[in-house]
Amino acid sequence: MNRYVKKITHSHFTTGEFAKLCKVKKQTLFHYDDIGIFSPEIKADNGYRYYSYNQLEVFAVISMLKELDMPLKDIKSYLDKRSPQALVKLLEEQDKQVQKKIEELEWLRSFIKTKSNITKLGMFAQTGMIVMEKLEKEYMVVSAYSGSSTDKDIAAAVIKHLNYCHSQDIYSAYSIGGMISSDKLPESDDYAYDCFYTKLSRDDYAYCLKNTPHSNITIKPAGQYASIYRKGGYENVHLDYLKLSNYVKKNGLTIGSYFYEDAVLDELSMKGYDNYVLKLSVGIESTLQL
Amino acid sequence: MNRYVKKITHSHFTTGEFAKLCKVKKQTLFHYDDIGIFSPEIKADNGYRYYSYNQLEVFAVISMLKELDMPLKDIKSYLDKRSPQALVKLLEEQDKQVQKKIEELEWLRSFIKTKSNITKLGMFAQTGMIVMEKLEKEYMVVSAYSGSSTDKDIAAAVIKHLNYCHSQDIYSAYSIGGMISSDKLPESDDYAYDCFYTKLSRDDYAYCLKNTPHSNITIKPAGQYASIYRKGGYENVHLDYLKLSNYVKKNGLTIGSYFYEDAVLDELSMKGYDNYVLKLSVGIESTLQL
DNA sequence: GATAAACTATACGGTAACCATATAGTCAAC
DNA sequence: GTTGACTATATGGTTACCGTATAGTTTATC
Repeated sequence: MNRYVKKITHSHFTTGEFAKLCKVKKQTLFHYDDIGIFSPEIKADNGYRYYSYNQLEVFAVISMLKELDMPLKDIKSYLDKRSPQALVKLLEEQDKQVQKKIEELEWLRSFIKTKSNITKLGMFAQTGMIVMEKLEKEYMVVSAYSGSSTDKDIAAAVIKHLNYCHSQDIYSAYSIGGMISSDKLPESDDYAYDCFYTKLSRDDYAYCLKNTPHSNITIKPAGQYASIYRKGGYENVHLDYLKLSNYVKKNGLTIGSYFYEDAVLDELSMKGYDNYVLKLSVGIESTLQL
Repeated sequence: MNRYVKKITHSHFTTGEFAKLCKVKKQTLFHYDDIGIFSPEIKADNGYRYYSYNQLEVFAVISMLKELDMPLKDIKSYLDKRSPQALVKLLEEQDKQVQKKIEELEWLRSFIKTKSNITKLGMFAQTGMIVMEKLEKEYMVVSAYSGSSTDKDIAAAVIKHLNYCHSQDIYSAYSIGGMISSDKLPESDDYAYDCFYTKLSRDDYAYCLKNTPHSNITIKPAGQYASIYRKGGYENVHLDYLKLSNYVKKNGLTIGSYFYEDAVLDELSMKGYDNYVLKLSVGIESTLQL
């Protein structure tokens, strides 16, 4: 027996060696042996496990399938009735899965990028002062609003809007925003939005064009905007609307059709509504532009 | 209290509603509340949980981070000390992770494709008969072999070769193959390889050029080949080598420098060495080619 | 205003795929 | 023949939940 074992160690791997090659713990191999998914080619009389190099590939494929979230049970059931036909079928299914996963991750990257940009905007913004800026045009999904200014009505409308977005498979990195017609300037905290919107990234927009009714997609026009960033959430927001409006008047400019209200720092980077940073913007129609 | 609750239900989601929106089970929300990672905005006197729409985004990001294999502990520790700076840092880290993951998945797709093609080859191959075929050139990593024909020596060499491949970060979809110089035709099962090789896909090859010493990469030349597929593993392989050699002679063709031996159906689709399907090939130098 | 259907809560046990640790046997080398 | 590096099994713990049981609450209906 001793001689037999000596032979094996030169052509086979012990559990520790095999584990090192596969970059996993010995425990994993014990476990796989226990549940019968992957056992050593040879089990010596003393209980020692010996794996052959042919098994490396099998282990690699188990790892791969595991990586793709296939449960060990399913992997086992494939291996138990393996065949070229079954393998090709399995690979084709997995290929589809991988392709889908890549697409999801690519979407995720664009989400992360957008979110990061918004957050940086809020981080470096000077709050409490008006800035003039040239903004690109933006696409957004909108829901009209005709409710009151009570939290209850607003919440219900926001929920409805978000429900709509979800139903259209829209999960934007932008938080929900509100629009107010510029000819009914809020005189108190008791003001009502005309609609709620969700801004879309380029990718989101391209995706939306296929599914979402065009009537629900609006363009926030490119051009010159007067904006103000404010710390402190939604308390006394109307004062900043006034500030914006007065500034535009004082400088003899024509005000655009809508105020836009966006949260740039919200629950994700700040705890509690009172710490949110909002951005209010309004378009300026200068004589130089159409 | 009754009235208070009535108000809430119009501006907030119950656990069940919120779970449905997030496409998870109620249990998950209970769990998150228990471990303190994500709690409802309001907890009523009767113990009922009420979530606000602002929390939807937070939950979405928790899901996203979870998707990227971040443990709930770490997610909690971010949320506990959240800040715009921390968020941007987190997003940048995750972006790198996602990018890496996409690359890995793209590699996986090419692996799957190659493996699938090899398997189909073995599935549809006519075994036991010689076929003439025109083959593309192929790149491979090779290790010279000077050992005996004993299983022990072969296994040791194969292990060494695979170790080398791993050290170079090469994980090819091709199984290991063996080359035998055509001027020492195997007369019995007791034949010795001249070297072992691992074929590389285009992507693998591109990757290898950066790291692997050129001396270890060889080209299997394009051209005309005589091949034979055989069922039944490695028993009496030499008979098929003879068959190939005789065929070439009989047809007055000049034999190429090497025989190539590949497993096209192995442990992954067949259980046990005896069921493997091997492919033996040898180049034919016709007068038409250089 | 009573009752049933549909919800909510907590609690406890179970699952997958391991990991850590303890204890004991085995092997290889000096 | 003893030391150090391995091997084995066994047991309990971990994470992120899921299932089910039991009990209380709300809502719709008669």
